[in-house]
Amino acid sequence: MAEAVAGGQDDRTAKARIRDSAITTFATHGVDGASVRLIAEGAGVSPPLVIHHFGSKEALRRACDVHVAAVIREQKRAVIAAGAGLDPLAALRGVAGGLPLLRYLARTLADGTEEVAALLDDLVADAEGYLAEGVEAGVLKPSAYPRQRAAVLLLWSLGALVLNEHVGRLLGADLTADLSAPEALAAAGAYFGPVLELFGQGLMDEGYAERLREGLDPDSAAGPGRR
Amino acid sequence: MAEAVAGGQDDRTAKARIRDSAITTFATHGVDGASVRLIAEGAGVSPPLVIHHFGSKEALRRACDVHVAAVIREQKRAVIAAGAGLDPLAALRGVAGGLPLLRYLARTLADGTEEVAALLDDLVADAEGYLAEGVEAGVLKPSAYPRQRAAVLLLWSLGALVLNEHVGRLLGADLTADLSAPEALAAAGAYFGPVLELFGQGLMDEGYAERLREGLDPDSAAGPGRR
DNA sequence: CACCAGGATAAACGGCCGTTCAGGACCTGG
DNA sequence: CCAGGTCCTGAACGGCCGTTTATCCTGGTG
Repeated sequence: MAEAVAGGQDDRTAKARIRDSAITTFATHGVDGASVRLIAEGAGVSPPLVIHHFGSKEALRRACDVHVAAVIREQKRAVIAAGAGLDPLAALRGVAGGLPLLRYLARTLADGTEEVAALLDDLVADAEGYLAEGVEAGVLKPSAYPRQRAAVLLLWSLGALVLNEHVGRLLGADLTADLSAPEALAAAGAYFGPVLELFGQGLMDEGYAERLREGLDPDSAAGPGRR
Repeated sequence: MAEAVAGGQDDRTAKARIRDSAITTFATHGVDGASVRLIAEGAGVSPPLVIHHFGSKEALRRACDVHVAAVIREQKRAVIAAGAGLDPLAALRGVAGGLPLLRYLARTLADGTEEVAALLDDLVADAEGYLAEGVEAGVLKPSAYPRQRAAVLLLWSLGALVLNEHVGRLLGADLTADLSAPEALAAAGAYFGPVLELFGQGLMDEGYAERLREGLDPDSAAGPGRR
């Protein structure tokens, strides 16, 4: 049933055109707002052909999830081979045609389908590996909760992506832009600058953070931000 | 089918019941997925009454935005009077009836209506104030970009809220739970623990972070993760 | 040639949607 | 008693939705 996604050369077939149109249309209008007729128009085909090739709109959406996850995994492998970075989404930026996938991901991450959940689990596992390497190399600090720290960092990264519109309004940065363009990279610095500052020096005095962390114990009922 | 939310007494006016039902229904099914008929059923009224009181579904959604923003602003004032914390959402947790608002916010933050955008701008300004106070008190470290740092911290916080489902799967914590319950607070520690560790000690060696920050300059094209 | 498998389409169907319409119950003041 | 408002409802309308049906076109195979 699954054709070879990795080949990618025959993106001229109607089925691939429909899938790509669906990804961008879902990203633009949301899954509910993107009608089959709109997707078909974007692919230059008739609405019934969409159903003919994918069975239903829901199945088409699942196919998009699978495709996006496959591309991300493939690109991640390529990036790993070239030397990994910290940004788990670097794999998609700058890749030809990767930006619509990034926007699709931003739009559908909150819905939580099975496929993107599995993808996130993978990304967390990868991130934990990167972080361990960084710790071993001495550039990253060790953690008492390595897996949870990897998850938190990934969730922050993806959360900012989901809220990209607000990132743009508040900071002027577009996280779904191609960062190989110098001006886009400079704009993204309004986000990555403070992030790297936080990553470097932290936010709080360590003793203060430690005291807050002890407050998470249930016996002491002083959670963060309570009287 | 009349259903009883917390409280039991439906002495609220029908308009308020419709608005509250809309908030929870929007939060559960999404704005597109929540039909007027479903909202009306949740409020124990007929569908036309929803339109009669609010004019249209879109106007009802705007009324929900306004109401949520008003409640958050009001609760924030109360929390400030009692001594502010760092968590910008602490205002909503533990407040009677605040949890549905939190879930509504998580569901609609990504859509970016005018009202929630204005609310976010307010929250950033407040956060900047809190951070400045913390710096002055010596518990927080100063920043070269105070406003941007406040925005980043708020975006991380809200991003985790939007991805609450993934937070639950990856860490077992529910950020939309009432953290005054000890077990919920303990579970939330799986998120807040690593967060406070990151806030305390940072993530990277400071020199390494500084070098990465310099890499944001356009001339040096070494973004994180290149081919 | 006949044949037919499959890509592609126009037309149409049933269903749910947001909304409108035409009133019914119920109070309040005369 | 009636008049007039307010709150509320059942029925219905038009429209868009995802999907089905029936049909055409095209090219490869015997």
